[in-house]
Amino acid sequence: MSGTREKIVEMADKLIRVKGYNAFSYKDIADPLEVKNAAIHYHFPAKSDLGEGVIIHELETFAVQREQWRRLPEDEQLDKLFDVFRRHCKAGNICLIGSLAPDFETLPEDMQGKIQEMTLEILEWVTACLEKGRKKKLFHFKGDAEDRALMVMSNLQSSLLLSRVLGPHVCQRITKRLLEDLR
Amino acid sequence: MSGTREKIVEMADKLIRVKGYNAFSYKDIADPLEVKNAAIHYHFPAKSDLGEGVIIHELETFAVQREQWRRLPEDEQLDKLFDVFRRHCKAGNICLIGSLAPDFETLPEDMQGKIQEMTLEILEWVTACLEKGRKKKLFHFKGDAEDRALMVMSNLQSSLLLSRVLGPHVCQRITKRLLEDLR
DNA sequence: TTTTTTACTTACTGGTAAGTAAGTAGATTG
DNA sequence: CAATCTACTTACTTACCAGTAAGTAAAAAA
Repeated sequence: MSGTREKIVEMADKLIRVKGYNAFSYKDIADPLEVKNAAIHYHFPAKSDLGEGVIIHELETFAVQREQWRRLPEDEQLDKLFDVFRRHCKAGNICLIGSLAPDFETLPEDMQGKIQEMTLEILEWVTACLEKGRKKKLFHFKGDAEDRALMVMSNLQSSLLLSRVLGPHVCQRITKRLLEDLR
Repeated sequence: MSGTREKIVEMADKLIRVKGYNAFSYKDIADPLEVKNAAIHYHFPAKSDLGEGVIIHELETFAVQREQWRRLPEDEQLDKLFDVFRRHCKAGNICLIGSLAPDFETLPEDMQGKIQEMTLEILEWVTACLEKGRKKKLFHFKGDAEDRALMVMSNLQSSLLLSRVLGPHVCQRITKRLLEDLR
């Protein structure tokens, strides 16, 4: 254990969020970490292995956060998720799904599967959160909870994409409006 | 006038929507059109010129459509816009902004400017449509019309991104829910 | 009819990308 | 203490990509 592997994943995560999967190269990771590109191939033989590594790391992080928020009321849990996106916006990042979905057709099957896994896991959590919150009268909305969860996810995702083009205030405005609509 | 230029733009548009700007190459256009890559460079010296060409073409198309919808009630105008996205979904495409926004930081300034132009033009139209529709009691929503327009755009954009990962039903569900919420 | 312009092709370059084979220093294990 | 394993480096290959310089056939302009 040397920590290099973790640094590579973190760097790749940042690069996917800033430049996109197809636009970053091993050199973009190797140079700042002061290792050779072969060091990355040692830990991740193919670029798609690195891509999967980033997704797996993201799912682990999300699992830890969910656990930390578990005892909060559902509206606060959702706001915690919104905070994750607000912080990404501040850092100039977009979300992993928002970055990888456009490249989806260019990716190998293994990675496509992992992206689907990640998306479904987040969708299930948001759906459950909205459903429980509605029962407690913390949320008020029409229709199916999963439909509403899809819309929440799509708004969060695109708030980061549009922020990149129009400026960071877009994320603030969308997340604020979104939470007010649900209460 | 030989039509080659238009075919190149159409092909590039499709490729940006399916593979992304950084993932397609001149060969992807040259081979199916049975021309050489230098023919593309003749019409578009740099790749970013081609990117700008695609955006300009999209804005022209949007202007024509707006004109055709002009006399319809605002809720039907908005549904016409939704139809454009539903058709793209069926064709396996994502929207231009959804494809270009993730790559934004890797693009030259000229292209970034054109993407901003396109985004603002669509945002202005949706905002005006919602505002006029609300006055006529065709739409009912809380808050600023521009905020609401941002959310409509973000939902449309991400409905295509999520459709790619989870399947085309996502676009149907989001657009249906979205229009019901506004009425 | 000569000249110029348009719309390309042919043939090439320089740079960068992912990926690999072989070697190595230091830690771990038997 | 010898053998093995871990975590790399060195040095290289193959492939592709955007972009260019020079040439050409046909059409339009003078």
